[in-house]
Amino acid sequence: MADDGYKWRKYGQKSIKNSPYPRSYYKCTNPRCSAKKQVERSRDEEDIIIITYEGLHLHFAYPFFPAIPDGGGDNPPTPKRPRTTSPGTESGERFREEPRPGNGGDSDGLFFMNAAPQGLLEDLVPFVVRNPAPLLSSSYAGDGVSNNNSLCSNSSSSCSSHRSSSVTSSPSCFSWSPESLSFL
DNA sequence: CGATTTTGACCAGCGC
DNA sequence: GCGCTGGTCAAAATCG
Repeated sequence: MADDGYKWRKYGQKSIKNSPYPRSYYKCTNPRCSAKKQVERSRDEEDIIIITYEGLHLHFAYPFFPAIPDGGGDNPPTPKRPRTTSPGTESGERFREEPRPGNGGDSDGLFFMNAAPQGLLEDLVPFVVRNPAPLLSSSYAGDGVSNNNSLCSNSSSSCSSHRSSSVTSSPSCFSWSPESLSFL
């Protein structure tokens, strides 16, 4: 499973109706952070893992790059980035992860490792959206934001994932494939 | 020994 | 009101 730069603690697992695979529930280990995520395996294609994020991280991602010579040196000391926009602090985005069959492994986290210096999850995801890789698509979902905010609106079209149809039931999805992250 | 995972129980929302 | 389903809690087990 993908490491997105944050530490998660599993707090539950439930078998879901119409799905042969259980859904796992994770909370961010940071006590001041209410971010959650749900991880389930796609019913149609077991290679696809559906990760649903809920809430926003109130802290930076865990530093995969301990020392980033950005010159400014402004990364660690600023604990929280002021969120001037996005009135809904509660948002969720949904993305599907397609582990490379037979490979998976180490490269899963590389993408988020690279994005980790950006810190907050809401900063991280738009980064993905603004730089859509061919097999990359994403969108926000959830209660906090309007459905029209779906960055991957019409998963049938803009979502280039070849399995996009499998999750069209959800108005939003955020899928990425480690293969598409080969630019790292 | 602390952190994390596992797992059954509990609770709330929803449809009938 | 009842049952089903999904989400969360919390104690026990496991791991490093």
